[in-house]
Amino acid sequence: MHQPEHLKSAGLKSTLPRLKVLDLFENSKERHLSAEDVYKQLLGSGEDVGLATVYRVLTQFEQAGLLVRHHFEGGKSVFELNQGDHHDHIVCLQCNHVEEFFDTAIEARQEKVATALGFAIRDHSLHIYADCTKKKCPHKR
Amino acid sequence: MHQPEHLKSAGLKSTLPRLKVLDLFENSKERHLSAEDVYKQLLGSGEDVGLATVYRVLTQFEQAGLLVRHHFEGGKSVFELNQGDHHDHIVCLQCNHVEEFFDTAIEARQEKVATALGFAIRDHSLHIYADCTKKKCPHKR
DNA sequence: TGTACGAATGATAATCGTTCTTATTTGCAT
DNA sequence: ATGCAAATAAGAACGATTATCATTCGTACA
Repeated sequence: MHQPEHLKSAGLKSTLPRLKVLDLFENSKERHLSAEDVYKQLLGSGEDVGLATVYRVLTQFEQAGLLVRHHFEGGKSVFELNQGDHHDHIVCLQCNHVEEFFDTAIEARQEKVATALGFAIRDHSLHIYADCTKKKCPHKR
Repeated sequence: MHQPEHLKSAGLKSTLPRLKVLDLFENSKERHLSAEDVYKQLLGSGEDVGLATVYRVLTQFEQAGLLVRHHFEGGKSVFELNQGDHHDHIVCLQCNHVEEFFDTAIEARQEKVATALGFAIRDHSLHIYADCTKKKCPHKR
């Protein structure tokens, strides 16, 4: 575990709240967490952080490139660890579990389309909302 | 112009506010409008509608299938006329203009990916955020 | 063509996610 | 240790959206 270095190199002091939040993302079961999720989990672990701090830290981590922010439907931001690999998301409509995928063909076509229309892609998001087809949705809510 | 029939068949009384909103979408320059956009334009045209009514009507129209709602970055919902044709969006980072596109290959790959992962697509959204590469961004803000 | 009744409206309060403010505390270089 | 800038917690403030509720409007029917 070398979190303090992560923070250092991002120009951020290694404070308790920041270490806790980073630790949560690295050790939590769910990769994708909202500010509220983070806040509640920290409170549940007996940590005494403020909600405002959670929002501040998440935004700083996003800017530092440690986290990636996603805007799924439902109006709240969701964050995940930035591990360098871009990917898109399938959101299970039954349990809200988020599955990741990456498709070279889709990425390539996006570039092609954008170029053809006279745009240079800066960012993009592909969200698929779907029903799990397995008998019992395996992802517990 | 057969708007009242549209409303009728959707089980909605043809009231003044609803007719005005529908008319706006059918005759406005911009296809993509937020609730605030609609509200301001109606006020500007001398109409006396309440913001709450605008939100209510937009949601009803969405449920009736007359409008489609999009969640672009920025936290506010944007609506457009539902003309049956699904398409994705490129949002110009300079002027916020929204360009539409449709790519069969992308659509097909999405189906393939989802099926492979055990999901049945219910809905999806692909948003590309990009810089306009033309000398002068042609879309006035 | 008037009327009654339920649906729709507008004003405003309430809610939700998020950001701002400010007084206090903390990390860390000296 | 100690001082100071940076970070924090609490709560106010904010923007988008939804809920409440008394009043008004559409429309089926007499």
